[in-house]
Amino acid sequence: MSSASLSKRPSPIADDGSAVMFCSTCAFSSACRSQGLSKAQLRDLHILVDHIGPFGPGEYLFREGDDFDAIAAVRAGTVKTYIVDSHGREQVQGFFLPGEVIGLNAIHQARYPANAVALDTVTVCRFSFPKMATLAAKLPGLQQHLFRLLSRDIDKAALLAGDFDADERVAAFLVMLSRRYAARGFSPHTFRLTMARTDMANYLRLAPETVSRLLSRFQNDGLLVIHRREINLIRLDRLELLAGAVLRS
Amino acid sequence: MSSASLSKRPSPIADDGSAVMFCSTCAFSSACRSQGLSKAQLRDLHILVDHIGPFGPGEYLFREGDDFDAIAAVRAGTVKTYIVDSHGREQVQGFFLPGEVIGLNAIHQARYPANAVALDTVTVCRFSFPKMATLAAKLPGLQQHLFRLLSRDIDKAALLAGDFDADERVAAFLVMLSRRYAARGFSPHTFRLTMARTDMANYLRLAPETVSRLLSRFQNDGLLVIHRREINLIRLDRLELLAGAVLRS
DNA sequence: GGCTCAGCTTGACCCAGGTCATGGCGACAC
DNA sequence: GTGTCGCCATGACCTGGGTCAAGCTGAGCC
Repeated sequence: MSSASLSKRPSPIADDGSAVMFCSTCAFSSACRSQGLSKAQLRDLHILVDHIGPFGPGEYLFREGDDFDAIAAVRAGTVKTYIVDSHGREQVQGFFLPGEVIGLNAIHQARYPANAVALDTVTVCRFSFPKMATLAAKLPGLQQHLFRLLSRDIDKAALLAGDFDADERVAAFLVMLSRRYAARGFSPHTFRLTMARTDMANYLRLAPETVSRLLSRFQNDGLLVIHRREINLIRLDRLELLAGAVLRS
Repeated sequence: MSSASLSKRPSPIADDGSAVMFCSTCAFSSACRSQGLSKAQLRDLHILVDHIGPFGPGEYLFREGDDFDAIAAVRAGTVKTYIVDSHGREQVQGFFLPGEVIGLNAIHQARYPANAVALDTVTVCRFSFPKMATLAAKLPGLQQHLFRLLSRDIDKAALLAGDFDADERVAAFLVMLSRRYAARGFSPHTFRLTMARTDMANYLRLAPETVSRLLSRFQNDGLLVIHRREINLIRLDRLELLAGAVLRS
C-alpha cells in the first residue's frame, strides 16, 4: 500500500497512456474528451496526467506547505483536507469523493495550504498544473472548465461559513453527501460514511457529541437509520427541508 | 448619482481607452501592463474593460440571480455582497475595498449568486468575462493571474468558516481591514469603518451587541480607540496576537 | 471463547454569546 | 433652538451547544 506523494512526481508516465483518457472519474479527462482533440493535443494530455496511488488509510497525499505543482481528481476513496491552526487545533476543510478535485486553493501561493490524507483506500489522477495551464490556453473548453471548478469551490467554501444551527448543518451535510454520491451513480439513500464522527463534527464546527445526538434524534424521528458508519436516509425530503437554508442560501 | 448595473452594459466603450490602462486600482490592468502587450492586445484589453459608476450608498451593482457576464474591480468605495437564505435571513459574504475583485464566484453558474450593494460612493472597473477568458488564452500571465485570484478567494472564504470565538473574529476582522488598507497605501492604524455594526456582525456571524461589547472592551484594554465609525488601532501587535489563529490557520 | 481498544453514545452540567429591552448620541430638518 | 430617526452601547436574562464523565459496542487478536 505504499506510494508516492502528490507533490513529488514518482515515475514517468507510461508510454501508452490511453487508459488515462477513459478514466470515468477524471473530471478533466471527460472535459477534454468532449473537445475533439487533435493527436498532438492528446499527446499533451498524456504527459500532464498520471494515475497514482493507492494510498492506504492515514497516508498523506500532501502536507501543508509542500510545493504545489499538481492538482488531483479523486478516482476512488475519500480524501480529507485539514489545517492545524496556531493553537494546535485541527480544522477539517473538506472531504473529497470520487470525481472531485483537490488542490485548487494551492495555486495562488504555489504551496498546498492544507494537509490531505486518505480516509480509506484512495487512488487519484494527478495533473501537472503548469502543463494543464499551458494546455488550457489552447483549449478554451478546458480553460472554462478550470475557471468553473475554481469558482464553484469559492461558493462551496462559503456554505460552511453561514450562520446555521446544528440541525441545519448535520442535515445539510447528509443531503450533500447523498447528492454527491447520486451524481456519481451511487444510491442517494444508502451509503457508508467514510469519515469518523469526530471528523464530521470538526468539519461542521460542532462537537462530536452534538453530531451523535442529532444523528440519534434524526433516527428516532424516522428520518434515517444509522448503524456505525452505514447510513440509510429514509426521509430525504424532510432532511432537505431541514437543510434548506444551508443548501440554497 | 444614477448609473447602470454591472450586468447590463450601459454604454459602448470610449474610443480612446488609454486611461483604462493606467487605473491604479485595477488589478487586471496592472497585471496586463506588466506583460508587454502588443498593439493588438492593447486594443483587446480596451474592449473588455469599462469604468462604471458612481454608485451611491444603497445602490446595487447586481442582484442574486442576474445573468453573469462580467467581473468587477473596485476603484473607490466599499461594496458589500450578501445573500438572503430561504428563511429570509441576510448573510453578508464579504466587503470589497478598492483593488479587490467582485464576481469570481459567479462564473460556474453564469449567474451572480449574491447581491452586491454600494456602502458609500463606489466606482468600479467592469471586465467582460468572456472577452477576458479569450484574452487570457493569449496571455499566459493574465490566465495565471485569474487562476490565482480565484484560488485565493477559495482560501479567503474558508477563513470565516473556521471555529473561532468572538474575540478572535473581531480582532481578525480589524487586522485584515488594516492590512488591506495598508496594501493600498492607506494608514494601517487609522481608517473609517465603511459598514454598519450590524453588517460587520452579520459578516462575522455574531450578534451586533457582541461586536459592540467587544469593541468597547478592546477600547477599555487600550487596544484601540473608536468613535462611531472612525477607528484607530493603537496596539496592532496585540490585535494580531488575538487574531492569530484566524489569520494563519 | 474472552481481552482490549478505538470509536460511538448518552447524561449532567455550564458558559459564550444570543435575545430582549432601555437609553444615549449625533446628524439632519425645520 | 427642538424633534425625529438611525445607529450604537449597555445591562439583564436565557439557551444552544460545548465540556466533562461514564458507559456501550463491535472489530481485531490471541
